[in-house]
Amino acid sequence: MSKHEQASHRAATQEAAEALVEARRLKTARLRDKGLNPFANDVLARDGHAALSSFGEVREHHAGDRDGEGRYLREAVAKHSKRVRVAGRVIFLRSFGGGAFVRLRSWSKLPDDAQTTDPTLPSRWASEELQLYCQSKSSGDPLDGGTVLGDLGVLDEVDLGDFVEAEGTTMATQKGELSVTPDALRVITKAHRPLPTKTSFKDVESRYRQRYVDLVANKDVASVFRARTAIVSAVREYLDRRGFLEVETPTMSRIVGGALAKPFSTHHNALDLDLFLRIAPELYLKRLVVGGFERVYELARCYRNEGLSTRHNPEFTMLEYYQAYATYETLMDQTEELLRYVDRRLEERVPDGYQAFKAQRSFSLERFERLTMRALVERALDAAGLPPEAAFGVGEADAPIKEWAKLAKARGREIDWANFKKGAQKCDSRGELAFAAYEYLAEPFLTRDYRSACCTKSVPVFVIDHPLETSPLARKKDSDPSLTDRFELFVDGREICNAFSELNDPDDQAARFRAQVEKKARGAEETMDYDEDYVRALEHGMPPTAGFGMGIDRLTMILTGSASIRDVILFPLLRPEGAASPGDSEDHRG
RNA sequence: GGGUCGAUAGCUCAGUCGGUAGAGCUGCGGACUUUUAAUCCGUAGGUCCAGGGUUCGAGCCCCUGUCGACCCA
Repeated sequence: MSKHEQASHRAATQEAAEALVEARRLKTARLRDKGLNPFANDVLARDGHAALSSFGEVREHHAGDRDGEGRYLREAVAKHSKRVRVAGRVIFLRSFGGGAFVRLRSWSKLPDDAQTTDPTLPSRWASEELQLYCQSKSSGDPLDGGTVLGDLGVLDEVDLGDFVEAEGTTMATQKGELSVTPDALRVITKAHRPLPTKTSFKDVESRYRQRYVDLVANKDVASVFRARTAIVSAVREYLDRRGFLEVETPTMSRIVGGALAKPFSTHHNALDLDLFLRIAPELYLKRLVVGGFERVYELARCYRNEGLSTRHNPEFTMLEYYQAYATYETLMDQTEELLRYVDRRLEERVPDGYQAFKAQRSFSLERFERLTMRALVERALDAAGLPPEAAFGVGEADAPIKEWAKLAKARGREIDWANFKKGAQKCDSRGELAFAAYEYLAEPFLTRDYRSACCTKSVPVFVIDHPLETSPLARKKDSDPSLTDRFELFVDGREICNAFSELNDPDDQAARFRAQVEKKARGAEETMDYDEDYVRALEHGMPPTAGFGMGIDRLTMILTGSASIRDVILFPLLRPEGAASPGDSEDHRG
């Protein structure tokens, strides 16, 4: 479809939607004709009326008026009945005979000034719903600039999605639902576009493009993003309490470093300087350790110029922290503690969503495995019934891969021999080969092979002691200089952490950078640049330090049971709306 | 990059053997004085993703393309 054709198709679709919008605009005009402001902004400013009550407050007031099943007792509510003024978005509207039910949604509870000094509050976030029961026989004083609800006339101009303000008394319906029966009601913001219907809003692309609709229409979506906030906030708490200093380091840099990935480039005009967006904050944070910030962290937005997938978004958030006088083993203990802490806080702060998240999890955080990469490969060979040479000899021209595939029987078909062989042939060191063997023989089977005692859940696995060649910033192992003091943590088969004792020998670091540069010269795409200033920093002396990185997006995916990274990023990168692909312009047609 | 599935009303989806385009919800009009996906009556709403082909006839079959989702790399 050409841009032209797409545009005209969009126009036709919009025209159809426009009819619904037009009907709502007419209501806005009618409200104005009656002297009412459909976009009122004096909700809090008016004198002579009760302060706006949050739904949580209303509910709290009647906390004792419920029966054993949580229904509100009519008599009890009537006895404690309270005059309230509430506001919220109309998410449900039903009129019948001389009455109408209007369900409002609003923020559950906001702390008052006294509570804002209490560091433990607010302990949770949620929106709540509260029902209005409007009756034509009600009467009362009009809201300033509002309308007496005598004949329910104003409800004619109310649509799903509007924001309204109502004043009235609390009551319970026959079915035991706490409600407010208003004597006055007014529209404070008219919505010109309709919300999706109750059959919901499922089209994935539309959901990502119009997240503002998604969040209103799909309740569990909102709870995933509250979970994300709870997770980030718990990570901060954990580190802050241990004396870590949160910092911000540059996202634009002349040098690509700290990880192996393709960067975005940009340009600074005044200095006429080509810059890269950071792929990791690592090298700046370690400079700070040199400078004496012995416990330091950053929740760093990083940018990698690679493809989109359910596990990759070009911008994503990474936690990195560095701790002096610690080793990667200290960090393994801390990682277990951190994950359990975050999970506990998640349960406390998003209690409703948490039950659903937990039900979806196929892993448990009760026990963590720790295994060297070598042991994992040995065990994998053993489990598949393969000889040891299968791990290292796969790249040889005469490798008997067909025989091995036959030997591996049960899992043989799942081992990706073709790519394993291709990968092995690209390796130019034994260390890289060892990593390839791990990647193809062991990693795909982590969730299957390492399970909790009850066998229904997988356990997180720390993979430790990576080969030197695949870890250019990690410290060599004292007992075996071909390996490094490093671990990666896999939860539910997905890598979420990467950590190591840091290389602080400046000459060793310079040599590793040179090896990366040579590799790039040989045509490798994902390498690090030589960072002279970083080497100079190390020459000033960095204390023995352990460093830790964790993908916040992936952590959120794992803890909330989300299948795609786009479900945990509010506004994921998408192809521009209605854009043709690069190869498809009018120029190529006719 | 490879594979699988999909695109039909504002939303969610049916569409039989190739024979005049369907439902529910939403919208609009009406009935109903405590509803919980209310119910009932009426009414409006479509460039069936685009282009080409086969055919007397294509939403349906074939080809090409676009976009999306999922799986694999």
